[in-house]
Amino acid sequence: MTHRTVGHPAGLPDDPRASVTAPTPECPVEITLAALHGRWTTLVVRELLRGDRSYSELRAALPMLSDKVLSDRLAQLGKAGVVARDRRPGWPPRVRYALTSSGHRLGPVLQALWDWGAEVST
Amino acid sequence: MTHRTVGHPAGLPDDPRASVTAPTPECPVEITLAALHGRWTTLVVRELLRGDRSYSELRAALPMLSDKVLSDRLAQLGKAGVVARDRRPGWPPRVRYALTSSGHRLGPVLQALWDWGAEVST
DNA sequence: CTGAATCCCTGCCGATACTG
DNA sequence: CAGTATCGGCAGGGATTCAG
Repeated sequence: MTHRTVGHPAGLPDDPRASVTAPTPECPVEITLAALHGRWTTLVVRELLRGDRSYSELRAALPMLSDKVLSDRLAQLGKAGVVARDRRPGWPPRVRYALTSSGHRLGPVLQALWDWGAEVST
Repeated sequence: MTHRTVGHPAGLPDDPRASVTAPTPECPVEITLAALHGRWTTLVVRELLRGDRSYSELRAALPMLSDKVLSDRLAQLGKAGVVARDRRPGWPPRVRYALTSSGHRLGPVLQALWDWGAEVST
């Protein structure tokens, strides 16, 4: 565990953004939650944590996920800098989705989310 | 950091729930995201990480937060086992909200969310 | 002081159909 | 194969009002 500054009992950052009094897109916590926001998002990330995938492979891995939501999620994760698209030339179209370096750094974040949820559910 | 099993490159848990193919309330990640779900939720938790608060103190600390959403959030966090209500006898009614032990354990979770968002926003 | 009830509006997401 | 277009149902959340 990291060092804890007196006056920040829970290890909250000593950063002006830690004092905002309303939800704002500049808050780092909001940035992360926005990247992970929405149904299916964490499952898509989990799938990509296991390796790069094509669109069809993602659909096959998550059969109940509709085309619309999958492309929504991939666009959202792309804009958030989590996922990169690799379009290869030729026919039929072949596109690979892979996590960026930022995307890989979501691993510990998901781990933290998992750990808390696992402990409270026991 | 915890030990990483081969075949789980990102440190994903070796747990059957890590293989679900659809969003489910039993998934620990979903449990945590459900607890933190919704606008204002993390700000309420942050406020309580600094110490217990009354209803009015929370309203004063988060002036743009409406009564409806505040009581929604306190109920949500109560059901999630994050926040405990302490109602004291007498008049006028005095109620204190405080984090449970589970609630305090959200500190590292918010820290992880903060760290990722802070790094990608640089 | 501490909330709950209501109203309404917006945005999410699921299903279906269609395109390069 | 890899998506986009469109529509409809439903839940989230803001403002206001009322209650214990």
